Amino acid sequence: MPRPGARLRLVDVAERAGVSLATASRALAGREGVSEEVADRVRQVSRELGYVANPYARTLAGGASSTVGLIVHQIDDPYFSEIASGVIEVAAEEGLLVQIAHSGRDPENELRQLRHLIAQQVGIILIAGSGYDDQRVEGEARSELAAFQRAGGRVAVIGRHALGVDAVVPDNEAGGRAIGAHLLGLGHRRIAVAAGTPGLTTVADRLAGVAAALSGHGLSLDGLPVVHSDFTRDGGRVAAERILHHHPDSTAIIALNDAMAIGVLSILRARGIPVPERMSVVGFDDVSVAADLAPSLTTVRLPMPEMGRMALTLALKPRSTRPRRRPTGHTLVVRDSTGPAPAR
Amino acid sequence: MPRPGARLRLVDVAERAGVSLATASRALAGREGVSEEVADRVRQVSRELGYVANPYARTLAGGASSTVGLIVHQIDDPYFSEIASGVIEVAAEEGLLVQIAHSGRDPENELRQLRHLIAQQVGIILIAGSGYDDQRVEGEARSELAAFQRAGGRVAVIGRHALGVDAVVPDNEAGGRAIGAHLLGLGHRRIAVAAGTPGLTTVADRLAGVAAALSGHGLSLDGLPVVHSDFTRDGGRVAAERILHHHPDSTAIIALNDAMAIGVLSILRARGIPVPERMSVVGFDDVSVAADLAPSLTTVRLPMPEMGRMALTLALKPRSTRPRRRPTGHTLVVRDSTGPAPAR
DNA sequence: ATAGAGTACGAAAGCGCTTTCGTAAGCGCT
DNA sequence: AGCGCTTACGAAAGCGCTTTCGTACTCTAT
Repeated sequence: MPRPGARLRLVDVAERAGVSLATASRALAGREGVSEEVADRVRQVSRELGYVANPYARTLAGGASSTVGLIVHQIDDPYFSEIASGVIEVAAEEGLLVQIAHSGRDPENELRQLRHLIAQQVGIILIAGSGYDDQRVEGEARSELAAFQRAGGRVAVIGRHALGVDAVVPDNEAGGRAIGAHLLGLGHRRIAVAAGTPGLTTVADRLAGVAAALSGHGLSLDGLPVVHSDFTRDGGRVAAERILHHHPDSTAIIALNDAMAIGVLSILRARGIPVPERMSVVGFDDVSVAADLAPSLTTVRLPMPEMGRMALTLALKPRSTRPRRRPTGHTLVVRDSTGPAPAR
Repeated sequence: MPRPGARLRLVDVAERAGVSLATASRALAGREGVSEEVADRVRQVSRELGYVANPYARTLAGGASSTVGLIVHQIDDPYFSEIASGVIEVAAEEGLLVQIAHSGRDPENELRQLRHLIAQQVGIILIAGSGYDDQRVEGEARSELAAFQRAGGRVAVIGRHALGVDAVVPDNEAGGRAIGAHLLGLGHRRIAVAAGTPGLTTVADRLAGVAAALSGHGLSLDGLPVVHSDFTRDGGRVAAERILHHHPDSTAIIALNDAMAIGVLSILRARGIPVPERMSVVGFDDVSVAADLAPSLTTVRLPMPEMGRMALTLALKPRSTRPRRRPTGHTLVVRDSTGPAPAR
């Protein structure tokens, strides 16, 4: 009989159902070796009593851990919080819990967080955010993840693809191309790029797309200002100031993510430079506030919540032999921050 | 000796240090009954080997669970993601893990998430977001939390104060007063309020502050339009449209949070109504993008990350007998979205 | 020297579950 | 009737830790 004031245990359910502990466990886990009749009875009793398994005991005993570890650069960056939102949604449906860890955009720290999550025995690991150029760190992360998978862990990454695991990746290059084409189509030729943290693969990919679009028009990135700072609003401000100072005749600024674009816009406003009349601005990601900026931001939409959902869904499905890759759609969303290049 | 390819266990550390399992446990937990010398040796070995305790085993054995459950309305709302960011920061310092659950602004669901977290044996529960007027739900949540605390759980809430537990609360009423005073000082008299979800205590408190400020000038909220929708950008849009339709002569709109203010601004922009020349707009919270909107938003700053940090710190400290309450500062940040009331 | 108190440590129980192993019952076959 | 095989279940081990209890040892007071 359930002890008063105590947590409901599996034995309590088993007793009520008139079966042994082992049978009850099997029945609730859906494992075979239990007759349909008995299994139904156990499930019924469990539901009636409102039984919830103790995840600690379950995991300790060797069952799969039901918690998902999600590593993001920084949760208060909308790009990541929107991804997290999708992950949490699926997790709630599946009865999983989501643990969030910050990597703070630092490869070393990301590795540390990863190891910590593994040590903490999470069952599924999701890593969101760009990969790094740093081969050593990526290599260590890769082997750490491989070991984790060998031990039965599930892994998926979001927005990167260099770790030898299942990945949900936007086509950053195609997005970059779309932006380049859009601006070129509007007559822009003196285009500057506010690029994010150097060393991030995302930066390289998006940049490559822009370069590809330019080369179609006989232009090259080499001749254009590409200012690296980092993927934040302040980074955007820094980049914008440098661009305005060294290349005041630019007619368009491509920010490699929306956070930077917001920073760029704020500098332009402060300087009284009208957007898009004198300067066009493009972002990347389409975080939800992008549509509500003034001027509203032209950007490449990535379905962040959907990416989060896909990643967890992917990780949940039995692993195939080779890493799977799920591309995500992307759409150039043209809003008010871009317009025809001003006449000379 | 550590088995190859296996997780490092406490016994491994104990053996290497030449002590028993019990002593090793005590040493690492900082419990007494171990000589300084032995304790140092154990800690030393533990560090060398890179030992991380298995949290499942630890919790199962009766130790305090090292995971923090954080319930937010919606993680992709900047207000909450900024709070979460603060919580995660402290958690990382303390070696705790943070589990995030969505309540989706629904009292019933919040209760469900709460129960789930408790069933999942988290050690600390943090609930962020407004309380609800619904007495039944609040009562159930309160008794659930009380039971959780009796069982040794730690609890703190952020931005609400009706659950009989430690709370980190902004002075919403004073914030409302500051807004009211600011607008009145600018000469506004026909002020409309875009209020959030009815039934949230936050809405009532902020509204009360505004009312208090008005009454000092012989005005009353009764005579003014207060439009309820919900605490989102879309909610702000709906409210703004209704205000413009029914009270086109308003000269200022108070949005009870920044998300709504962003929605309000987007409608005003779409209608070509200049801010602040024809209409002033105020928000509440000062989410980080507020400063970068155009026009930049006048709002009441709440230190969200700090609130998250305080809440976890509070929960971590030994409980006092009575619920503690930590007020958070708030500052009226005057930016470009408010200006003198237009002449009649 | 000896009793009593205190200190430092080890042995072992137990947290709630999963899983392995053992066994009884039921089946078809010779 | 006797054999092996399968199926449905229970007993018990064990996951890695914390904590209780017991014991050897040291110290102080008589």
